[in-house]
Amino acid sequence: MAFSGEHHLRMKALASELFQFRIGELATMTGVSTRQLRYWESKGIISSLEREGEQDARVYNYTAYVTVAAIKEFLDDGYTLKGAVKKTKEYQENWRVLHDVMHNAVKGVVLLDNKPVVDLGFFNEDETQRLYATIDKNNQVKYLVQAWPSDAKSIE
DNA sequence: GTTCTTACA
DNA sequence: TGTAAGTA
Repeated sequence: MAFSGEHHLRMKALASELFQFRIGELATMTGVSTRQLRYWESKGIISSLEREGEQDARVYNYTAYVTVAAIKEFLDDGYTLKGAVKKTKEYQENWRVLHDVMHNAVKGVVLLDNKPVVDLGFFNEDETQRLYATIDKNNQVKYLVQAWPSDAKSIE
């Protein structure tokens, strides 16, 4: 695999462990009051990390921040809370699909004619042709189909 | 000082 | 949703 799991794991750690905020911080960051944050949580719109034992203060992760920030944006645009939540869910679902497709479609980067191109996997059902993509000076995406196996050299 | 829950304007 | 009270 061209992209080892390392990058993904780092991002995951970044989001879940390093970026943790208390309710006051999240409120300041997003412009949403602590009252609202507690209310939204009571409604199941957002969630904080599990509070263990004596831990009475809520702790939010990066995911919660993203969700709150998105809802806040829609609220500012005039949506009701219900509408803002709906829009946010649609937005996040769209991004999830885009992310999943790209994550699975992009196999890596290889050298073709000594130039780096994106390996997009097999082009046909027979798996005799490989699809590659590159981009030219005008940001125009160019596709190339090559016989497989090719002499493309992985530059992982 | 901050956060929590509950209650009321 | 803001604010106040009384805690932890």
